[in-house]
Amino acid sequence: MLEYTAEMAGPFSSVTTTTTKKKKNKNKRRFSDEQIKSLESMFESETRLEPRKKLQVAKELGLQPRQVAIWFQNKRARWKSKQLEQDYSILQANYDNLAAKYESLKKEKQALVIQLQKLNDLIKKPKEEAQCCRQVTATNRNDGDKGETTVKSDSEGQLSFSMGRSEHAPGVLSDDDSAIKTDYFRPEEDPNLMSMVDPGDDSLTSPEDWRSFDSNGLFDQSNCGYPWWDFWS
DNA sequence: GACACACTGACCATTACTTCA
DNA sequence: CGTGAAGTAATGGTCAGTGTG
Repeated sequence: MLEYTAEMAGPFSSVTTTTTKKKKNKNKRRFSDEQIKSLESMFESETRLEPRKKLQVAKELGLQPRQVAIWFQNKRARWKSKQLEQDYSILQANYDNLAAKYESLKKEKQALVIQLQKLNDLIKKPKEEAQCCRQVTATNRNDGDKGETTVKSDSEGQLSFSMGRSEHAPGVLSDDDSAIKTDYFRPEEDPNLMSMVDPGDDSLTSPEDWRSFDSNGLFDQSNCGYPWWDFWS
């Protein structure tokens, strides 16, 4: 590296030569390590120099005050872009974190929907059995009406449900009864129930889950001034 | 006090040059 | 040795703040 001497840092007329309309600084030299070190340490304490201090620094380092001012200008610009890069990587990390969380919740939701569907299928079974075995169940019409839901296992190990309901006539499951039952457990036809598993709905997870998610204040609206979701719009 | 003008300093985008792989 | 990329000193344009007539 070329050493930058005090002579090199002389007046601008000696550093630049006006050949064309646009000035070309033919003898541009980098500042010495010593000068850079000194300027860096000053920049750490204050990113802006007062005019008086600038003159003093220029004198100490053998530079033109204009050169010191320009160095601070460029330094501020470099510092700003570096800061921007850092902010970007923080945002990127937070986004990746959020995306992973979203994927995991999506899977969890899918599993729950499948589970719900299976339960729904199980609920439908007793209805079919009730239709083909009406006569048999008629003999037991007074059994099991305790206002409770019971689960029974048949000889083949299949589960079957029955719901005792005190507000209805006791006894066998009528067509109406079973219709009511399946209505209770038919999420695809129940907007309220379906809203719980709607892909666009986050209500499946507790708000605490989201609150506990540490975004390092990324989406703190008091900082941004606009909702975080606008970030992607 | 209101206005126009000149001066100054800061910021920004860009250029010109140096250094290095 | 030539070359492209990265780093950086410097330039030029613009704008805001301030002083002055």
